Amino acid sequence: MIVTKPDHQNGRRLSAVEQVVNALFHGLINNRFSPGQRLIESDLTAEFGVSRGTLRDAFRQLAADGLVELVPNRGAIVRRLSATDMTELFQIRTELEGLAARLAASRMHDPEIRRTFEAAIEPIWSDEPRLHITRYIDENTRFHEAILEASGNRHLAIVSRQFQLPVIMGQVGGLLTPDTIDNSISEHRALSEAIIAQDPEAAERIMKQHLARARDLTLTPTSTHTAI
Amino acid sequence: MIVTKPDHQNGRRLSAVEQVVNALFHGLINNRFSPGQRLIESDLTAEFGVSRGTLRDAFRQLAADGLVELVPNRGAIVRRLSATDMTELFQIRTELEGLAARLAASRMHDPEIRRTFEAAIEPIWSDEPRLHITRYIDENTRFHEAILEASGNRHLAIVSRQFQLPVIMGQVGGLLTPDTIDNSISEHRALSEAIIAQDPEAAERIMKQHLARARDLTLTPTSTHTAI
DNA sequence: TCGGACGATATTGTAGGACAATACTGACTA
DNA sequence: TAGTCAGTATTGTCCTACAATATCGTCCGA
Repeated sequence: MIVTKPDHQNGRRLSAVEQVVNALFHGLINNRFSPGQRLIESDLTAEFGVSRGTLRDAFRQLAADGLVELVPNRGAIVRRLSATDMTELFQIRTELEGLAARLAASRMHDPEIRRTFEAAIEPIWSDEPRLHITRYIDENTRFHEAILEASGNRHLAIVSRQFQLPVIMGQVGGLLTPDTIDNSISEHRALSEAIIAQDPEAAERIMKQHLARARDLTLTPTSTHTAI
Repeated sequence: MIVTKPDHQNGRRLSAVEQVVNALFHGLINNRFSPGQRLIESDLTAEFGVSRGTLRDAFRQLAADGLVELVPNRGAIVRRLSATDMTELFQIRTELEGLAARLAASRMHDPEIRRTFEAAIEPIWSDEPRLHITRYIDENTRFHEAILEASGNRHLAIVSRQFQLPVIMGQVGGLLTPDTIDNSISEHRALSEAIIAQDPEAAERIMKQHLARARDLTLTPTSTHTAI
């Protein structure tokens, strides 16, 4: 395939499928493709210089992460999330990440785990204003992933991706203002403190509140949110 | 492809991929393939009479349901679940189905929904002894699916599949005795009553207890359970 | 005997072409 | 205007071929 950047990670060269998944992923996050849009195989095989089989593999992977939808005889379609979908996804995510926060807190007695966790979430303590929204989205994603990691339940981390990614696609479209970011940061800090203080109940409660607020934000009709 | 049985469902003819998925699925459930076993593409394409591309599509679908694992350059491997895996999966499943039970109970005021639910779970009230284990596994699966359905959260029903199927594979290996089946049935009944009585908290609590017991059963070292 | 290097074989990864099945589009007709 | 129908676009499936990688047995030296 046509490799524009030296696409590799920790030694192993990425397979063609993985590279295509990455490229499409970024296209989806950056709104290059818009919700409901069909992803035409012949266009994309030409663009990436891969075979149809490879591309279709990539589609399946993106479908598993909830970013596209595979419709028989119509191919891959960029997922469009209705308000109902959003509500449902947040309901699930709240349970999963609530569990993660609880588990993480209950494992902080292990100094090794605590050190790893503290290192991973360190950026949240910075007082610098978050000027770049995409950068903050990144910080946010890493924070939530750190908790999932600290939960010690590997399957939990994997399945949660399915419920984070589609929402991220929506967030890029706006609705993150300096205000809401500040709010989010202080919630992250409170949550971290509860986890480090080994208080599972508080951690779970704060996480659930945090996600409830995020959900309300996402569903607010005033946002420029275009329902992806 | 070679069609042995008239493989079709509700009018629409099943695609080749779907038929292969079905065939492999039954092979996995019935222990024709054992945990850790590699599924060799050339063997299976010959057996099913489909192309490698079709077979690989089927592998991806099974991987999404958690029945096989895709390892780079080694292909599809029948998933082997360790005790740790089992614990992790049950932890997640407990949260998801706990949520489902709670939501289902809170929607029983709608007569349409309640009628559908009651019809779906009707078999649990039968006093006939459950002689065929596979039949009971089926009844059990339907019961849990009825609750997921009644929850009204479609995504919840979909994601929960990922955490039910691998465990079902394990259950077939034994560990379901008349005793445990009786116990399970009475728990199902209590759970149903809580849901129909529109008591979300009780429903959630009973569901979580029910799954905790199932987990203990699965993890008991005395079982002939071969850790898939 | 043991363990490592090496080559042969098996298997998967990817490309590309072909055709059938299905969906989509626009012109034509009643 | 609405419905029909043919032409086109697109996806579903199969096939073949070769490259990349893993696996396994054999040989050699310590």
